[in-house]
Amino acid sequence: MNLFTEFRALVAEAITALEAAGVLPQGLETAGVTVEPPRDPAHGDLATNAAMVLAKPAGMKPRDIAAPLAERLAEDPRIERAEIAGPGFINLRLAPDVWQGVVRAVLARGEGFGASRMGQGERVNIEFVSANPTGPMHVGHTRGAVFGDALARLLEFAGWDVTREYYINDGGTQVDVLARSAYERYREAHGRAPVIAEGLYPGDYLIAVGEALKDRFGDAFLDRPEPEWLDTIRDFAIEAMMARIREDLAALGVRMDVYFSERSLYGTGLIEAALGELEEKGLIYRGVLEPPKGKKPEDWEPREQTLFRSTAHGDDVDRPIAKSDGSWTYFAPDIAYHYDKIERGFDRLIDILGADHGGYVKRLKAAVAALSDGRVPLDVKLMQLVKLYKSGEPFKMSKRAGTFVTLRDVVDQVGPDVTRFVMLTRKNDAPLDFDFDKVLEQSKDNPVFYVQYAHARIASVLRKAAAAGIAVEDDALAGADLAVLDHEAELALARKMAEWPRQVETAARAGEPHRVAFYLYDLASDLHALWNLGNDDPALRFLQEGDPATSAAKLALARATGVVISTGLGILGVTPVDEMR
RNA sequence: GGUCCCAUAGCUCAGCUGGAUAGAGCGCACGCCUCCGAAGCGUGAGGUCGCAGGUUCGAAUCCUGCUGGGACCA
Repeated sequence: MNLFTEFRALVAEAITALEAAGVLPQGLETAGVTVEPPRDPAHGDLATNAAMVLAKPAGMKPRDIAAPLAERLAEDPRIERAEIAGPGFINLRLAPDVWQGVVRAVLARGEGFGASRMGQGERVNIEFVSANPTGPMHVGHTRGAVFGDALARLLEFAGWDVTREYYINDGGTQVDVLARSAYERYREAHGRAPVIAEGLYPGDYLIAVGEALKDRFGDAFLDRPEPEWLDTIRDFAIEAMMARIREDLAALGVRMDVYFSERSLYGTGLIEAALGELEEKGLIYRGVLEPPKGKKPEDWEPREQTLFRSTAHGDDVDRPIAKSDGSWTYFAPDIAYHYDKIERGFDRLIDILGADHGGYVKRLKAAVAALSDGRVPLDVKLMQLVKLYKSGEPFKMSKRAGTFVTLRDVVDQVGPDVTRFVMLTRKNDAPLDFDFDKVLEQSKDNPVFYVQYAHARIASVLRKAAAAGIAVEDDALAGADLAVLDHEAELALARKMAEWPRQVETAARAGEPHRVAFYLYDLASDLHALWNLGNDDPALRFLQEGDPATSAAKLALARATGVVISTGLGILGVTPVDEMR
């Protein structure tokens, strides 16, 4: 149930009727017609721009269209008033029972209220996190993980069939470095002094891996040349890192459907198949690239390479897929991986990458467009940095020295719910400040707290009602006579809830879960406002002593608000609380 | 040199893919608890939406060009 789409349909019907009646010319394009909540509540509950949009194609003045349209709309019993305003808006004032109906609908549908079929069951693959298996996840990964998971939940709620996927970069040279680093820790476990040479990973987290290697292999690899142990230790270390990454994700409440290994692309013909596909389309050739402008010419030597004609699909220059010595560039397995996703039948792909990979977007899109003949859209969401603070002071991190704040550090300190909510209070392409102290602050400038507090207040009043003998089950409350809910603050709360289905669709369309977080803040604000009005006016309290019927109606409103908050928090992956401690 | 992102109140940020008089929190000035949880609420002050053009009934939002900041470029 989405009021705005319902009334948009009503407006469209009215336009058709006016066309049939000869008031408007036939066959008008109504795609631009919107029905929206006006910014200013004084303009009514709903506003439509229909008259202005139709003015030009109809060859009429907006007001000449608005007048008969408003008259027709006013015939609907749900519409109390239809007024023409400004340059030709039609402002609709709805009858109170429409809003009361929203409350009832929320109670009837529960957390299904607001769910949409917009996605039409389309299969979408969301690839996110994909941290290299060379160490624990740091804060930057945390943001990507939270965002990707929330986007997945959001799209599921909006009717998509979502697969969450993690691409394990286990095919490059970094995992050899990991193996050598782990080997030194293995030697250390045997009482030798580890030699952490320049370029190896110095982090303490490998000490445990060294111990585990000792337990598993004894001294079998001690003082042996690298070729004898490299493969075994690499596999072991990757598995150990991935185990830790899985644990970290679980601690955040993030679940993956598929872990896809880069190495599974090698020696299996997958890369060759993907490139063969491009070759058939005539997009592969041998050639020499122009030197990049602005680079020093001394750094440049012309080399013949195998190139992908990505410029045919919007890229700025063609990209090498094999070097002059015949080995693959790092782009080749990425092409193959996306080819595999297309082959698995997804209708849509989403990649969530760090902002430092921005320069990679065009070639990925070119590859997907070429491989799918433009059928499968690829959206790339770039995640901006997280800046850490502690009481307003910047937190220093250095990956080189191995002193960086891990995902686990964050979750252990502030908990998964706070971590998730805070990370979702900013657009993905805007930098995020994360202050360890501020996110735990219990005040209204901490949105997590503010929203949770609203939910807790609702839970609290429902507990009191139940103790007073009022039936607070959803179906009992839905059966209450809601006509007593006629105060402006009560209707405002119901109106805000009516926006929820629309917010879901807007957020899903934009791929922006942060909109849910902001909506919840607004909804909580309306709840707090009404709650406080009860301080001055006892008639506005949710519990009306000695009047179970009125109490039930007001509690229905409160409970419905709690349901929507809980639903929204669920999309963000945050657990609602029933009491603050 | 090129590509992508960003620029909105003193500060931190929203702004529903083009709507009406641009919003919230913090900070500032007032006011509200013998009363369901005041961890909250209300009122007020505060703006050239970086600059200049363009598109149209209408632009913070779309297009072009600048300025400033960030990321990336075998």
